[in-house]
Amino acid sequence: MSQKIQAIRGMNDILPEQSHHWQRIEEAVATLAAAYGYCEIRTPIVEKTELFKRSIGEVTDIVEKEMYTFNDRNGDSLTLRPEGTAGCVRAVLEAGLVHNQSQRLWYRGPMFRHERPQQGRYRQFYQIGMEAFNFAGPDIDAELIMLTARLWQQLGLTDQVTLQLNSLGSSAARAAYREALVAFYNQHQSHLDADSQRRLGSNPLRILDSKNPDMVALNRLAPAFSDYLDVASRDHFQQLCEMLERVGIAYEVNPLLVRGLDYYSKTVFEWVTNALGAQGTVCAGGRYDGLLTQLGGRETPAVGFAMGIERLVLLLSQQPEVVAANTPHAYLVVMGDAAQQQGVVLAEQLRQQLPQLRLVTHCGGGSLKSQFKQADRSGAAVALILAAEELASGQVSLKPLRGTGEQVMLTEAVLLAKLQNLCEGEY
RNA sequence: GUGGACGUAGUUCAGUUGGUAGAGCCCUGGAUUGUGAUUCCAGUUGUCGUGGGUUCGAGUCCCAUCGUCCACCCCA
Repeated sequence: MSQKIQAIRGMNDILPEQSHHWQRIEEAVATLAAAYGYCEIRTPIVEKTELFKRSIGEVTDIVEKEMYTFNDRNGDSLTLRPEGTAGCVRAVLEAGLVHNQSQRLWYRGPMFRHERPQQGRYRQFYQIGMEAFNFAGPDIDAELIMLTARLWQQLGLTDQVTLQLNSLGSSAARAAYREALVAFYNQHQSHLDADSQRRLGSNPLRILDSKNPDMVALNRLAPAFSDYLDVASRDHFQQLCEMLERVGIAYEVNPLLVRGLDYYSKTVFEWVTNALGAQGTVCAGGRYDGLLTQLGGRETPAVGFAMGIERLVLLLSQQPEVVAANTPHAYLVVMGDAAQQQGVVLAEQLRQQLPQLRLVTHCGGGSLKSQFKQADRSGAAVALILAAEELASGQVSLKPLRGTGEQVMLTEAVLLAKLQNLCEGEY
């Protein structure tokens, strides 16, 4: 047992039992992205460490203790990407895609964070994200949220997720507020619990979210963000809310909603669920107008979000199973050497003429009984039979495996028509 | 990084105050020699996570280690 090589902790295989959920999500997103005019971008999994330090923030948990960082052979410090936005922005700047033009982009793929694994949290996990560049107004924020809402609708998850919204103000307003908070908490250092002490250095806004009663009391005395929120941001936020109301998307304003990554400003949002234990956030994002300049670009407004595919898959697998996709339409059973030879030809002809057909051919011989057993187990709707009798008459037998119906021997032309109906779900 | 629970056949699990292992599912074969899913019969499956220790003897007790799960933290 111990001699078997195991997968790395927190890095999971996606087995056939689960993969159809992944495909369903990825297909839905790809279609929706196109429907809203977003193009896919694919960037490397590894980037220079510096990129993440500069974009995510030096003192965030992610950068301080969760990155998979190593030295390349030439001494460069490289890092497995812990999130997708940094690489996307880097690529966009490098290729000049946002020079005097707007872009709507999306990406998907694995991300890596060295955290303790638990439900909905893994060391290699998959995100799908979308980013829009050079749109300054709230309309694009609304568009991204509407797109996600439509995705939940298509996946049947609408009832399980709720939308939380907040505004962090402009970078300047946020910075000013942050400073005021730090100053306030520094004056009350002795009253801070251990968590808050730590947050004071890393993410002071998070202290406001503390569950410790003593901290809650202290927080009541802390400076209020509303005193620092700039007029433009307030306006932006109000317009966003109006648009969402107009299209009937329910939301909840959560003043304590603070995203963990340093680069956010103005709009932030999260889709949360209570069906996943401690990992409630299924999709989250916001505006990061300042990031492109931080990374050496010219000033470029930007918004985006990312969703965790594993968490969506968890939600999907809690639902009653719909029809399992990818089950074969037909399973070809062959008896005898001649039939085996002919079966290969028949199967290829059918696939040639019916590209939609999912046909499994039996391989490996065995008794007819065992072949039928496997045909049944495959989930196929019908079995096709090729044996001595069929070969002699130049026909193929078709036996329904689900519901009622008699076995019949058919010419290839009739068989083709029947299988076509099967593909179209009209059998 | 911190805390708790748990690691027994492919899988889900049982294994009583310590006496070298079982069940369901799955799988394979059979019930008049070309027919599945139901029924019946038969059969295979394991260095009991790993390494030490206590003991005449450990799946069962102790220690260590690795791993899984859950929560804290953090986040998608």
